[in-house]
Amino acid sequence: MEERNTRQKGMILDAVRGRCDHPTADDIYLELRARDPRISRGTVYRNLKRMAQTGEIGLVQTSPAERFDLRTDPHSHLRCCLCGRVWDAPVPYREEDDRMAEETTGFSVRGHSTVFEGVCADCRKAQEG
Amino acid sequence: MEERNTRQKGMILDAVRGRCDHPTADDIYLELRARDPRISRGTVYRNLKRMAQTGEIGLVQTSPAERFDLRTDPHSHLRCCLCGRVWDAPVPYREEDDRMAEETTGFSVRGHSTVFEGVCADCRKAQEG
DNA sequence: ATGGGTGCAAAGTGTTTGCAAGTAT
DNA sequence: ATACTTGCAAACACTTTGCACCCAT
Repeated sequence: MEERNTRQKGMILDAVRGRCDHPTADDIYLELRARDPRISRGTVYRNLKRMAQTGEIGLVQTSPAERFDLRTDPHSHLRCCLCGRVWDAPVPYREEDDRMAEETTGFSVRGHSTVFEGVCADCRKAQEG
Repeated sequence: MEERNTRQKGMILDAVRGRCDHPTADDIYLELRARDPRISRGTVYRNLKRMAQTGEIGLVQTSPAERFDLRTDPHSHLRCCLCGRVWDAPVPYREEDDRMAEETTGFSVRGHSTVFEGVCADCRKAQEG
């Protein structure tokens, strides 16, 4: 009936809040397993999913694996096609677009996600010079 | 050395161009299999991926399965969280945001994808009334 | 003590791939 | 004839889930 505070939940939330590189669930799992070899992948996935649903942490829909975010306010992201890393994008999030999207569609819009795709500085350097 | 025109490629491209509901790879596979029981899933996935890479068709990054698009110009999408269906969004695509995203990041940005999330008219009706 | 949470392993999804046979050029 | 493409099935990557035991309340 009530949500319980387990050691694992605390570790998982701390891990997400401790990094600003938009880690995948497996990134978090591997980090925690190094400290506590008993923690299970299922627990990490389960809790990250719930925390994202309740809004305790942010979620970035990326491929091939989704990523988690210490930030919980809506904002855009930048993803490198080559290395797959994700950063925050210095582009404003426009709430008015959500209203525009509702206008002629009959949708009830709860928000949008914008991901810029390109090649990051490191990968450009590595590519040629 | 050269790309060959096979019967399968033609069927796949026609199938994508014949529907405006942003089908998944499996949607296309099932449609084609009904007409030609020998076509293989691998062939459909392989060709859709290549056609999206070359720009012959569009790609919509959605979860859990990516979707394909007869339109090849950049534009936003609207996705229903409940039924998963995808539509075009009546919201302009802003190319100037791509330049803004490059400004302080060192990225070479090739474009962005925006997906609005919400509940479609049908699902809202089904939900309560 | 109760019932939500965990660990484990198996199952699920969506997608990719190795390879022998087929076919467009 | 050549080598790109297909069909098939196995492999993959990411994620979810069933279940017995555990532990926060």
